[in-house]
Amino acid sequence: MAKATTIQDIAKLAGVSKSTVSRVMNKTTAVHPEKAAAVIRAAEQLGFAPNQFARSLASGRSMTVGVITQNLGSPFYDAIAQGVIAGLQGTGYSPIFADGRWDHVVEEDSIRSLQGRRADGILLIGGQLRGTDLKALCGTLPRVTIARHLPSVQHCCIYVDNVQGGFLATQHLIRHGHTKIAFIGGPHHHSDAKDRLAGYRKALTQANIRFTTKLVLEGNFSSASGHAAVHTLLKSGEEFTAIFAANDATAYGARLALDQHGLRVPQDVSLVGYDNQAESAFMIPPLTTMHQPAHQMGQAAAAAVLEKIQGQPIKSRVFIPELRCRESVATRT
Amino acid sequence: MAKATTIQDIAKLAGVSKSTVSRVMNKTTAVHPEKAAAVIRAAEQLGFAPNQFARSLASGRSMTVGVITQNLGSPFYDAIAQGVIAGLQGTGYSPIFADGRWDHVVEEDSIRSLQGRRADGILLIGGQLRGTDLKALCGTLPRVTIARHLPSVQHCCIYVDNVQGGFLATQHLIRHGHTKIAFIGGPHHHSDAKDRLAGYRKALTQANIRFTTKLVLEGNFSSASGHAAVHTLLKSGEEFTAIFAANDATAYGARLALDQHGLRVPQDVSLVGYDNQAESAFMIPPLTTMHQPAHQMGQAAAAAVLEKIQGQPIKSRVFIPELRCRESVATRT
DNA sequence: AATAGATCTGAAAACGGTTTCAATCGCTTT
DNA sequence: AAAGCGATTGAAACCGTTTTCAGATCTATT
Repeated sequence: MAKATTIQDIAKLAGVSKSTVSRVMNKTTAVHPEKAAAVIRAAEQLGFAPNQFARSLASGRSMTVGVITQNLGSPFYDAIAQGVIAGLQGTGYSPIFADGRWDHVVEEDSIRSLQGRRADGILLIGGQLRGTDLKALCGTLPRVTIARHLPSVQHCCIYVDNVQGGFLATQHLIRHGHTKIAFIGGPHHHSDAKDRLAGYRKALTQANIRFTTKLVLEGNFSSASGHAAVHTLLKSGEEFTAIFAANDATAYGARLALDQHGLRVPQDVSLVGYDNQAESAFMIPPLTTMHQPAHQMGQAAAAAVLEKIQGQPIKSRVFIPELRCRESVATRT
Repeated sequence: MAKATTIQDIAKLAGVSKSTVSRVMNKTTAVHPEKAAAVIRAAEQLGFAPNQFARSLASGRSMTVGVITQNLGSPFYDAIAQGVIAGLQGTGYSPIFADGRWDHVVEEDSIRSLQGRRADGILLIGGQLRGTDLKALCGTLPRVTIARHLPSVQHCCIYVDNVQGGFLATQHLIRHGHTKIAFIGGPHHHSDAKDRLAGYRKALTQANIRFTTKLVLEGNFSSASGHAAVHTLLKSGEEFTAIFAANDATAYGARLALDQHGLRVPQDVSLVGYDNQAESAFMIPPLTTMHQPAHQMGQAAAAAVLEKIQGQPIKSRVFIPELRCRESVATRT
C-alpha cells in the first residue's frame, strides 16, 4: 500500500507544525480557527487516519479494554459480548476479545497477550482461574473487573446468581405438582453447572422432596448430551414427570429424545431450560426457561471497567435470572 | 499499575544492550548462548510482556488482520468468524473484529478504524459496499480480501453460492412431488436473500412450474418474521404443500405457526431451511436444511488474507452448500 | 603471522504520534 | 508607554521497540 499519511504530511500541507495538528485532532488546546480549518481540510484531503500505535505509545493509553470471555459461539456468552460492545459504544474505548475456552492455561495466555497490547482495563467473564491467581493478577494488571462469582474477591464482581436461577426453575416445576424432577447438568467441574445443581437441590429440600442422584445426569451443555441423557434416564427405569435442563441446548436434545420415545411435552413430561436462547420461544411447544439478563450484564460490566479505569471504585452487582413461562410445563394432577 | 517492564530494564539486568534483548526475543540474529540465557532469565524474572504498540510502530507490521463481518450474533457469520479465528491460530496474526451490520456507513467507519489500527490485511465478509467503492478501497488499503460474491472484483473473492443453494433446496422439494412451494425470503435488498430467491425460481423454471409472487413472502431472517409470514400466507388462502425458508431461524418461526394452525410437518406441509444451524438437528421434526461450510470458509478466507499479506496472488474460491436431509420433508403422493 | 571472513555486539536512527516548555503575539491595564 | 496577561504556537523530548550500520572479536586460510 502507499505509505500512510502522517501528521507531518498534514502539517506541511496546512503550513503549521505537527504539534498544532495534534492539538486540532484532539481538541486539547484552542488553536486559531483559521489554522484549525486548514488542518481539517488537509486531513480530509489526504484521507488521514491517525496511527493508533503511535498514539498509544506516546500517550500511554491504548483506549482498549481486553475482554476474556468463554465459549465464544454460545448464546449466553455471545449475548454478554454484545452487551459489552454496546456498553463501550461511543466511549472511545474498543474491546479486544479473547476466548478463554474454560481453560486456565489459555486464559493466562490471553491475559499475557492483553498485557502486551496494553489494554487499559481487563474484563474477565467466567473462567477457571483460581481466586489466588486472580488476586495476583489484580496486583500487577491494569484494572481487572470480573464477571463471575468469586467469594475471595468481594469487590468488583458482576455476575448472575446461578443457584437462585436453578432454584427458581425447580420451584416452578414443584409448584406445578412435580416431585420427580430430573436434572440434566453440565460438566461437574463447571461453576455455572454446579451452582444450578445447588439451586435445584435447594428447591427440593425446601419442598421436602428427597434428592436422589439417580435423577441427576451429567451433560455438557450440548443438545447431543441432552438427547443422550434422556435415553439413559429412560433406560434406567427411574420414574420422572419433569426435566430441568441446565441450558436450553440441552433441553432441545432432551425434547427430541422424549419425542422419539413417544413422550409428549408437556402432557407426559414437563421441561424447563435455562438461558432463554432466541430459538426457545419457537420450539414445539415454546420452551419455558430461565432468562439471564446477559446483554444488560455485559453493559454493566463495560460500565464497571470504564469506572475502574477512571479510578473510581466499583460496586459488586448480582443479577437474578427470571422465569419465562411458556408452554412446556403442565400441572401434574 | 506499576510501570510495565521494558526491554531496557531487561538489558540492564542482563548486562547487555537493548538491541541484544530485542534480538533474543525475536530470534532475528544469533547471539551468544550465555547472554541469551541471561536475557531470558531476566525477562522471566521481570515478567516481561513486550509492548505491542512500540513493536508495531517500529516494525511497521501490526500482526493483525481486521475482519469486518456482518450480524455478529447470527449463526452463519459467527461460524465464519470461528473459522477465521481457527485459520489464524498459530500464525502470529490476531484478528480484530468489527461489525458492519449490513450498513455501508458503519462499514466505512469500521474500515477507517481498522486503517488506524494499521491492520496488515483486511477481510471483508458480506456487506453492502458497492463494487466501485471497494475498488477504490483496494487501491489505498493494505490487502483486502472479500468473502462475498462480487462480479466486479473477480480475483480474491471467496463466497458460497447462494443461488445454487436455493436451487438445491427447492429441487429437493420438487423431487418429493411438491409443486406449490412457498418461499419465505429475507429483506429484498439483501444479496444472500436475493440469490436464494433466484435459485428458487431457477429450480421452478427447470421443472416447468409456474412462478407466482403470491407464494413468496418477505421476511427478515428472524423467527418472528417466519411466524408472521405463515400467518399471512394461510390467510391469503393460496394453496401450498411445502415451504422453503431463507434461513433456519425463519423456518423455526414458520414451523411454530404451522403447528398453531394444526398443520403437521411433514405430513401436511414439508419444510426446508437454510444454514444448518446447530439447533436444527433437534427440532421436532429434525429440520432438513442447506448446510453452508461456514467454518471452512472462514478458514479459507483467513488463509487467503495471509497469502495476500505475503504478497502472493490468491485465487477465488466458491463453496457449494450441501443438503442435509432430515425429517421435515415428506413425499407428496 | 597476517588477512579475510564470519560472528556478535552496541550505538543511534527511525516509527508517528503526545506533551512539556518556552517563546511570540495582541491586548488590556496602570 | 511600560508591564502584565492569556491565547497560540513551534521545538524538542519522549514513548518502547526494531533495524541499520559500523566496529569488535574470533576463526580459518594462506
